[in-house]
Amino acid sequence: MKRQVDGRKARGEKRRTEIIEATLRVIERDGVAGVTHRTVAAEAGVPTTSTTYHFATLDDLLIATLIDCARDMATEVYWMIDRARSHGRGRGAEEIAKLLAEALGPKRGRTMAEYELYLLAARKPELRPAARRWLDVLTSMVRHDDEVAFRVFLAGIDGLLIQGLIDDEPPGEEELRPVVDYLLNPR
Amino acid sequence: MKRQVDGRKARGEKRRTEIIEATLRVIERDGVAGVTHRTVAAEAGVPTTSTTYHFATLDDLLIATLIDCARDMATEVYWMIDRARSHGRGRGAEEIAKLLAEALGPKRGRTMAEYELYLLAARKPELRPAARRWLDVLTSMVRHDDEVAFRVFLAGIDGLLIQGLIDDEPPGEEELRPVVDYLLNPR
DNA sequence: CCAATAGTGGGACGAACGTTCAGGTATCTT
DNA sequence: AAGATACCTGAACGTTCGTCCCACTATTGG
Repeated sequence: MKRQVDGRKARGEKRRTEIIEATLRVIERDGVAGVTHRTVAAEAGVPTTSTTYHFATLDDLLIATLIDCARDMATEVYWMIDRARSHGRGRGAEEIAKLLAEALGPKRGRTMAEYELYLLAARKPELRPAARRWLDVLTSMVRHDDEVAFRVFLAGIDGLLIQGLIDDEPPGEEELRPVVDYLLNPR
Repeated sequence: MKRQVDGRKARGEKRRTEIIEATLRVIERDGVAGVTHRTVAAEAGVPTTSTTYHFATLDDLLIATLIDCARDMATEVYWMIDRARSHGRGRGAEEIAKLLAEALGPKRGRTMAEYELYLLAARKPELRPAARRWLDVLTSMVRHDDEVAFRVFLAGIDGLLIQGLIDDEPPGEEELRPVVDYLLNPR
């Protein structure tokens, strides 16, 4: 990928990111199954061949989207944990419960998209490094004596999100809070 | 579905279950994305039109597969918990860690299939009752004073499985044991 | 025994798919 | 200015998809 000296994006870069963002929107709306060169191109408002030019195959497009998505996820979870730590014990659970309720409510499509990409990475080895990166970022920021507890915490968050996705009406903040509280400070 | 008085399966029942089992095998091998009338029919060794006869649409086929799969999952997790309880504290974690290692090792394809169907249920409301049923079975067998702890336990199991699916070499029993132990008996 | 019905199977249709190709346009290098 | 390179796009190829149609066979109910 060629870049200009002044740091501005190279010519094709802009449209490339447009296509990636359009892909994520398609996945949020119709799932990974709905991703085709044509649907993505239509969503991005570009001709069909433009997606095949920038991404030789559909897998390349999904890999790029996963990488883009994983970066956002990592920073989001990072700040979630940071906020939860800066607050007191009870307040921390409150913060996290609020974010989970958002992920299952207004941002439900996005949450589904993330887990679909995650599961796609389980099946396609070439996607795994990108999927694993955000987990690595998180585990790298934990003190070593907390390692087991932190792994349980992350696993619990994943489980709560996935289970919440199949509820007809997603669990609210108040319903999530005691569970998150237990997850942070088990008795 | 018509049945004979003596309880034996009706005529078309046998081929119907064959198709469902073939569908699950296809999902284990190629994912939900690989499920088409033709691939399922080929896997089952029946003509293509046979799948469209017994299942009007592909969604119907996936629903039937999910229901079939959910029943197996529920009984499996039920016995897992039962065994973990009958053993002592430490031995219980050992039992569960062993089952998780199996689910991520030899039965990895099956585990992926289950979570793909689970995520499909998140997107298609008509699949949700089937996906929720096995969760309901499990939550119904827990004492009420344990409710929060049990929800955290189930969420933790889900999270551990999903995170284990994107590892190049799945975590072994000994690696899982301390985490499961913490999940069962947090400190 | 004989209609009625459920199950079976081959073939084909239109639609959507991934991908290719040739030709066009903008930008960069020298 | 001019050649090289990157970028863009309309049209089309062959394939696979879901689904439909019709003829055929086995089973069932009366």
